Amino acid sequence: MANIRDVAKAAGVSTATVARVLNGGTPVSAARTERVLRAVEELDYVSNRIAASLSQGRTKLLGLLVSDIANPFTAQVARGLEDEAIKHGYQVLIASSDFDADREAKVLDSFARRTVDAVALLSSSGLSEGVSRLVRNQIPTVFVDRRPPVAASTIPLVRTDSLSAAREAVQYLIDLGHTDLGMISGPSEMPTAAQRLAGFREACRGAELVVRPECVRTGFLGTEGGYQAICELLDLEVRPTAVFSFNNVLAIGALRAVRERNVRIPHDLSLVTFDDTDLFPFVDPPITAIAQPAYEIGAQAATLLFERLNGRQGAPADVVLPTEFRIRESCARVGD
Amino acid sequence: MANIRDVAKAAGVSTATVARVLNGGTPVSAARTERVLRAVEELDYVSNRIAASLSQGRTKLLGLLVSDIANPFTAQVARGLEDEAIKHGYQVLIASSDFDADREAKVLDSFARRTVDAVALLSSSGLSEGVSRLVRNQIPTVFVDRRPPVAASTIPLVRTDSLSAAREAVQYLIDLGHTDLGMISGPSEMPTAAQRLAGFREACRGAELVVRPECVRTGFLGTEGGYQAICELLDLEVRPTAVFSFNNVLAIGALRAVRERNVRIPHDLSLVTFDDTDLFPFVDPPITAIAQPAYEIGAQAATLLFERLNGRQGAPADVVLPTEFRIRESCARVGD
DNA sequence: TTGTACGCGTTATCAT
DNA sequence: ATGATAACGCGTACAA
Repeated sequence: MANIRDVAKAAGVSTATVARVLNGGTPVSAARTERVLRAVEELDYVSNRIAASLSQGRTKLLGLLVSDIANPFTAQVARGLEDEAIKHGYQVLIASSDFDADREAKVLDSFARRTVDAVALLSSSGLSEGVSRLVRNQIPTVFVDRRPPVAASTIPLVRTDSLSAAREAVQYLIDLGHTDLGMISGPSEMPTAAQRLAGFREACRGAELVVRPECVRTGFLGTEGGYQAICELLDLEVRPTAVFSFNNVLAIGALRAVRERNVRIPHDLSLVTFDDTDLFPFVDPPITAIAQPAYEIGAQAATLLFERLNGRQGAPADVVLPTEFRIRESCARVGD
Repeated sequence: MANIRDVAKAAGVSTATVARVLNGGTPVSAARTERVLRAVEELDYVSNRIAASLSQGRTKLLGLLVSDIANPFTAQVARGLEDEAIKHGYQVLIASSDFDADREAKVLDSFARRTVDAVALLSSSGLSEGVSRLVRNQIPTVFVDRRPPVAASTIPLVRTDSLSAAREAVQYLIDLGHTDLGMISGPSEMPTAAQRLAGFREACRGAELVVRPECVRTGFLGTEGGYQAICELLDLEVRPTAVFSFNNVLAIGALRAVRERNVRIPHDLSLVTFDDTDLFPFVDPPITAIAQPAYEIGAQAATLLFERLNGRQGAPADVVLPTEFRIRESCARVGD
């Protein structure tokens, strides 16, 4: 592998001149430019980005930590982030933790070691130690979707309004005449889980409905969690007539159980879920869902990071994007 | 940001000793170890991975180029690759090209600049220039799912047998009595598209069925492509009675058109597609699909790369993984 | 066991 | 416009 000195030697110029030709900016005489380019061609030279990074103190990489890249919401966020990054000449280093705290810690550790210029965090657990190191190391950071429980609030957050979106969805169920509601919630440490549950409760309280404690089940993340949670609901002596699911993954697990037990949606059970999917319109029946602008969320997160990278301090205010409630056919009016 | 020299000074030792304490391997006296660790703690020191990479000549990063991370197949491949990478102490740098040749070229360029130690390629277009540079730069590389048209065959490929899987699926349609078949194919430059089309034709030829030229439509990638392709099929004077789709994304587009036009599956039209999805079992009707072991494919790709990185040369033989044909309810026997 | 000093490949500064 | 050279921060021979 040829390096810049080999090129300089072959072209009979200094390394500085080679760099100038390659990186533009400062002018170089046509003759030398010519010779340098020829040497580059002959030696098949490409500059070493690691060396450049060390020299410049930046890697032109954005770090994105996610818990599960296979989640459609996450994937869209990643795309939004990446598209925005590209515009700024950056690439995205995606790492998924698979909900494993150890893995998360390791990733954050590596991020803190200057392997990326800025970081977007879309992950589940505590993170506190790793995040505070990012802060101490002055690495611009942004939370996506949710702020981990104990995390510094000096870090901005790009999200939707989980609470009111949940409330709206549950209100819809109430308007349909449902009085006995259930929820498949997420881990209580997850802020979005807490918020969606709060929205659920608020709507019920507003309608003076009592939520039976046994009707709120916490599912582990992953389709398995949804499966199990709804099974518990279906096993109740008195089943709720409508269920609100924390997210699309849990909803998919719920669908599996519902299918297995021949429960008919929406006749026997109404279902609403957070997070829409390409295929929800085609499910039997089409699933009513709260859609988040995932791509936009990712793009906004990137925008925030680049503002920080470009020195514009700006108040680290949270960005809240609107959700869209997509009514389809998974909910029935009571009595129908 | 403290560096190794600051730590050395604070601990009253040499930088070499600090490195030895931190990286293990060579023994250091207990007393000095103690002092170093204390200094690290106090200064909040973390080593700079960029500098380490430059010094060691490796980044501990695996590069993965994909055309669309939001494709479920792709996401699973990424997970398999990443899980395997983690085991070897590596992280994965995922870049998506969004089917844009320019973006692909740029990513490969950056990979060739030693930003990663090895590369897995799961992307669409030519790639030829960028790939040959990887080869010239001796960066271990592996193709996933498909080998680009003009690419060097010294690079191993991890894939499934598209041709026979397609043949099997189409044979299933034929066994159901269908004699007029259509296909929503992918871009002809895509090897997998060519292979799946070939499998389609082989099965038809074997049953002495003629495939009407107008029954093979090439869809642009993305749901839009599937939508348009099937519309063309549905607009035919004589519609085929069964359709084979190149992949799940195109199939989703097809579902949209089918729904809009009130075409009933499987009564009016039978549908089979390559690539399964979490939700296909719950679609109305459940979609019959060819499942690829995406996670395994990713893991195998990583394994191949690590073998190369660890010097084991090994014949660069292709790895072919088995598919699974999942029969559900989107295909009807002719006459039913 | 420990320290010194050099190399990694680039960029940037400072003369010229 | 051009060249010499000092960083950048770490790992690691080599010497002690």
